[in-house]
Amino acid sequence: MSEKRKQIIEAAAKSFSLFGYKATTMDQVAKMANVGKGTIYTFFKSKEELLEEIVSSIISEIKCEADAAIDQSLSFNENVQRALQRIFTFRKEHELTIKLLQEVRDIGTPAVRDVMKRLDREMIAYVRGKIEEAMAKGEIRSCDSELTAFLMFKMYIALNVEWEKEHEPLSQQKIAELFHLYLLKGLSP
Amino acid sequence: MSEKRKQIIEAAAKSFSLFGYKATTMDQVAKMANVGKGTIYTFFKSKEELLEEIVSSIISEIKCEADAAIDQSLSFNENVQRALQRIFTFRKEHELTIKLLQEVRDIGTPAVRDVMKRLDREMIAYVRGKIEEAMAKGEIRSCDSELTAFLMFKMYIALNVEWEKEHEPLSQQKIAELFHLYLLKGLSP
DNA sequence: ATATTGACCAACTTGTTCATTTAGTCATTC
DNA sequence: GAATGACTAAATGAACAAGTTGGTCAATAT
Repeated sequence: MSEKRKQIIEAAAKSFSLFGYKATTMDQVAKMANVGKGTIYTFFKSKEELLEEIVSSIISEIKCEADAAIDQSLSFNENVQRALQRIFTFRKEHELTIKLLQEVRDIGTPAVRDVMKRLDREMIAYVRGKIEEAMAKGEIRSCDSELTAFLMFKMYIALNVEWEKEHEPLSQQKIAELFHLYLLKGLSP
Repeated sequence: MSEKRKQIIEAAAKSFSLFGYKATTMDQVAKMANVGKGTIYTFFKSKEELLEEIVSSIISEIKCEADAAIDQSLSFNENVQRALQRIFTFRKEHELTIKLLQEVRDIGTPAVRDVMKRLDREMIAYVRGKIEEAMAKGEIRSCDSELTAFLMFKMYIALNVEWEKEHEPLSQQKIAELFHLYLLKGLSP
C-alpha cells in the first residue's frame, strides 16, 4: 500500500478532527501530507470519498474495540452491555467523532450527516450480529434482531447523550444498571 | 374572557398550522382575526408569547386526551401504554404539531424549538406523574420516576418516529407489544 | 511510461449593499 | 378607555461583487 496514501489519510484525519470537514480544504490536506493536491485525486475521487474512507476505518476500529470488550465466559447480557459501553465511550472520547458530531449538530453538512448515519447503522448491525449469535445459542429468547438492536442502540443514545442535555450525566455504572433493568429483563429466556 | 382574545388565538393557531410560525406575520393574524394589529398586543406581549399560549393549550388538550385513554380498571402497564399511544397519535395527526415539528427540523426557528422542547418536557412530566401514582399504589416496583418516564418517552419516539426513517412503520399493535416486552417487563413488581 | 504536481477554472461561499418586510409602538379615533 | 393602523427601528433577504475551493489536466519529474 502506497506510503503517500497513508500520509494523505493521516493528514486529512488530523485536519478533520482539528477543524471539521467543511473547514478543511484540499490544499490544506495536500500541504499537511506533503503531496501535491493532484496526488490526493489519484487515490480518492473526491473530498467526500476521503471522509468515507476515514470513517470506514473508524468503524473498523470501534468494532475491534467492542470485540475486545467481549468475554466469552460472560453472559450475553454482560457482553452486549460491555460492547455498547465501548462503542459510546469511543464516540464520546475520540477527537474525530466528537468534531464530526458537532459539525452535524451545528452546521448540518450533508456529507458528514450521511457518514455519521452510516456509522450508526453499522453499530446497530454489529449489535444485531451479537443478538443473532446469542439467539442461535439459545442464550436469549427469539426476537426481531434488527428491531432489538435498534432499540438497544437508541436506549444507549438516550442514556449517554440525551439525558445529559437536561440533567446531570449518569455514571457508566448507573447506565449499565438501567440498561439491565429496563431492556434486558424483557429478553431473558 | 374577551371575545377578541379568542379570535386572535384561533386565527394565530390556524395560520401557524397552515404556514408555520416564521411565515406567519402579525398583520396576517390581525386580518384573519378581524382586529387591528395593536389589539393583539393588548393581550399578548409578543409573537412568541402568542405561540406559547397556543402550545400551552395544546399541552392541556393532549393531557386531557391521554387521561381519557386511561381506564382505572386496567393495569398500570396497560394504562401507561394507552396514554403514550394517545400522546404520539396526537403528535402525528394534529396539523399544528406536525407543522411546528417540520419547522424545527427544516429551519430550526429558536422560538419553535424551545416551545416544542417544553411540550416534550411536559409529556415526560405527565408520564412521571402516572409512574409515581403507580408506585404509591405498589403497582410497580420503586424506581427513579424521572428517569423511567424519560426512557419510556424516548423509547416511544424511537418506535414511532425514528424507526420509520429507515424501515417500514410499525403498527400501534406492534409498538404496544415491543413496549411491553422490552420496557415493562423490567418494572413488574 | 508512470507518478506527481500545481496553475487553472467553474462552482460555490462569503461579504456587502440596499430595498423590502415585519414586530412592536403610540398618537389618534370611536 | 378600548381599539386601531400609520409609523419606526430592526430584521430579513435579494442582488451583486469578491474571494474560496473542489476538482482537472497539461506540464514536469522520475
